[in-house]
Amino acid sequence: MSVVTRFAPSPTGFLHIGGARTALFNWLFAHHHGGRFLLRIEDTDLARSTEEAVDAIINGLKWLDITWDGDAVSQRSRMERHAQAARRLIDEGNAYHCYASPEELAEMREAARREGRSPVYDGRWRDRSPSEAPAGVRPVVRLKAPREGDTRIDDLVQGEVTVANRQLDDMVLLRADGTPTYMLAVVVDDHDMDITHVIRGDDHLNNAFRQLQLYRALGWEPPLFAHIPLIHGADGARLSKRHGSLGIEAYRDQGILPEAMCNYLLRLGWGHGDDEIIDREQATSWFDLDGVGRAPARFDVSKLLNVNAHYLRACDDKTLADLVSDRLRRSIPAPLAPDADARILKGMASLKLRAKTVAELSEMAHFYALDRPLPISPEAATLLTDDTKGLLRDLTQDLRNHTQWDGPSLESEVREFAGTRQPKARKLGEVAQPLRVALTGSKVSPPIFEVMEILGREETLARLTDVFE
RNA sequence: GACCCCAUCGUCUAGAGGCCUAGGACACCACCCUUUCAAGGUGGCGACACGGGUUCGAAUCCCGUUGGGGUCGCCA
Repeated sequence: MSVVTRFAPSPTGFLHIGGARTALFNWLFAHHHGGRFLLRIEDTDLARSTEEAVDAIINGLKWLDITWDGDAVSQRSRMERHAQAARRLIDEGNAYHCYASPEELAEMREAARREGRSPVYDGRWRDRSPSEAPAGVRPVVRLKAPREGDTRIDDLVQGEVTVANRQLDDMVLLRADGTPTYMLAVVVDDHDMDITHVIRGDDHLNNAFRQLQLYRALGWEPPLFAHIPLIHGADGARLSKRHGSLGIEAYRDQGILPEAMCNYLLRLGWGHGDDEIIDREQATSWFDLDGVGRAPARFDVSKLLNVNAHYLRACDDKTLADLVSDRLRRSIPAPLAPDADARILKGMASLKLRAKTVAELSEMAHFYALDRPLPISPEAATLLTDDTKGLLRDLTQDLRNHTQWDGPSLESEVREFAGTRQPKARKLGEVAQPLRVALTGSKVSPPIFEVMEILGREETLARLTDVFE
């Protein structure tokens, strides 16, 4: 039997970190076993599901390169099939109509709580004759669940978990308006889609028992379950918007690379020895459920950033340069310098060693993209004194006679200038820092002689002249 | 409250009875390198929640305590 997994988000918001990891694990597991990975949108909650959320989820998955086989299935489109399954259960005596009012239900729960019992429905309509039905009340359909014994699941991550059936009540299958509940829909869809492994957050662990009962009532072979721990925020509490747990696209906007995000997510709750940097191919061959931990993991931005820095360094210059040029065009109101793209590309190799995100990279590439006159940051401007401006004037004069314009030759030229052509010998740093300020507008930049080479003779001289004139 | 799950450095984890005076990574600190910032290199700080068992021997097995998390909807 070939493996079939699925990711089944409800489109009530963006694709968040936890969902992305669940999707990744499902994808990896399916591909590891040469199986298929499906996508199903659980949009049965008509009130809360939105088209925007569907798009956000799909775009997020595409960005992460988590591809699904076949078309995404809309759960909503299958409502008739779900209802049909419920009707069959009624016909076979495994489900029944329940006319209990919301008030009755609330009372039941309250009473149970008072008496220290699990707050469950007491099954009062289980065996009553339909003739006793109150007039004018539309019933829900409930599963006639077993009342004795235990229900046990053999979870691939959590191990064997057992719960007493009296803790579980007769769950609602069809609402009073005839629409299917989540419990019914998931079971019917997973069965119809031939899902073999249900890998999902462990907030569903308790649902698994009820779903198992449903599978049995329907006479279907249940899938294998794997409930993975949830991701928590840095404070150990459940991840929420308050923690900056935004949609996955927010991380894209911050300049996280999708490969880095996947690598980070993979290592969150899963380990393979001491390995840290694991690409998709390697992950596919290594991934298995027994490597998944059982304790919730905390989301740690600094590690994400570190992994991202790694992927940034490994990424090819052209790809990054395009990303950066794009960002700069959007963030800088004035047109970029004519040579901006070429300079950014040439400078990328050393720029990318210094950044943790594409956003930072863009920040650092700023000075390559801008046209003259270059703005000088306030703290950098403090290095421009009468003394250093004089120094730069002399250096510029010197450089005008220098024709060979490459990093190494410029470096030896400037070293010589600093050491021997000044009234008193200067340390290289005394010249290099003001030079850096003049050429980049900042006290921090890639190696300054490399910058000179990339900027070119004319631009370098012009930027220098701007400073002391 | 009831039920279920979990528990190794601040964080992610390695560890499946002796290989553990507990390993790696991130973060942090120091030093080296150095024209700045990084990167890189070297070193440092730092954990088996607690208490009982079992065993010649326990981070690893069992029980309890504590702590954390999850679920208890005609939401998904």
